[in-house]
Amino acid sequence: MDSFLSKKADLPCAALAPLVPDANGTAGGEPWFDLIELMFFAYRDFVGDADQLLENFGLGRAHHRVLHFVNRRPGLTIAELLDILKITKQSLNRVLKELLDTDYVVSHPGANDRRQRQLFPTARGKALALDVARLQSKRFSRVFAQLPEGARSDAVDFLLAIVDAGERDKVAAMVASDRTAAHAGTKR
Amino acid sequence: MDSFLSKKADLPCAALAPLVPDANGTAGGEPWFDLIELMFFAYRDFVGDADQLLENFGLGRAHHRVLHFVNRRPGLTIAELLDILKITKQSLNRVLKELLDTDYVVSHPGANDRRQRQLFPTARGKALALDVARLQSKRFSRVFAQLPEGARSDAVDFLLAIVDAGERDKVAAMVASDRTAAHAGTKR
DNA sequence: TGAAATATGTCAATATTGCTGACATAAGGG
DNA sequence: CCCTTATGTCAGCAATATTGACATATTTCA
Repeated sequence: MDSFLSKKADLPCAALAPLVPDANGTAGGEPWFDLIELMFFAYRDFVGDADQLLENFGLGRAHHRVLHFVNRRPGLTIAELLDILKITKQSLNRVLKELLDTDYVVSHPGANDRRQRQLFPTARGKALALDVARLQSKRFSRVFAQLPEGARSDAVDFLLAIVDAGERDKVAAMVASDRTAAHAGTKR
Repeated sequence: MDSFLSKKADLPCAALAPLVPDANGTAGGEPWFDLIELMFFAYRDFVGDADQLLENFGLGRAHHRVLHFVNRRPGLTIAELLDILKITKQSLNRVLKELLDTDYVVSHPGANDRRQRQLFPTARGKALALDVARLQSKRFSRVFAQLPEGARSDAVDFLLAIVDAGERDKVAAMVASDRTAAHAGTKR
């Protein structure tokens, strides 16, 4: 990491400016177009899996995100979900209502605080969430089958490092804890 | 890579089933929730940079994508852009028209085939595209400053491997070729 | 206990980005 | 000259997001 940064300090003149962006990102270095574009292409095809499967059920990407996190963290409250998705409660409410109406998710008054709603996947919801997750995992299986040994762990480190510093701990905790298997929160 | 796959072949009984999804993704293994969720969180924060900067200019994410690729590949035709973005020409046309009207992009009849339109960034367009790219590169600078030596190259490999197999060669070629500096296609 | 704060639900209006279908124009090619 | 291709455009619609305002139930605190 030292040599990574020292590349630029050693350079004698501006004409031989570093080929990487400065630490502050604003100066002479060429931006990293390759990574910027690969984020676009990789995400496009990654979410394409889910989109394609979900359209058979009349559900969109927004429904899937809600269902996914409810399935992963059974008992999640509305406020927690809003904090994860970073959308407004009005936006959430529209898709959540549809998931409740179509019996993919159920809500119960909070155990401690009855103002809260705790969300749980139904058996149907769990099945669908798992189907999509498996389809997406299939893509990752293909990915790591063609990459060297430590690639999976490196990928986790890379993606986590991209996340905003203020969110990183929260995200790391969520991603690490495997609540799905633990409390099988299927209700109704 | 051999040992990566052989982990599962060696297992004696179903109770000790592999902790990774099967190659076909449909069987007993737990899906890779961590990677699935990290893709969401990383992309959310990554594009957040661009969104925030662009809203000062009254431009949205769709405008940015068009401007970005026009800046990266000056002389791009409409058909090529549609193939990259995977949207309909009607969707493209709305945002492209706005970029033309507001002088971020210009179009000229194709050099060889005058039915085509070749798109070029204006000086203004180049400046904005570069501003956004530098902001996004700044995030990657922070990322690789906290990761070990080969992380940048590994990340490129990882993201490229996620892309649909049928698209991968095309994407790899685009990402590799650095046309931006080469033909400085600023017009008007 | 009663007032304030909190968690959620809901209504209305609007913006952005995508879609389908239909049709028009201009230019290349046999 | 006809057929195809590349693009432009109009109309309508759908999904997902936003802001602002207001209602309701419940908890907390003075």
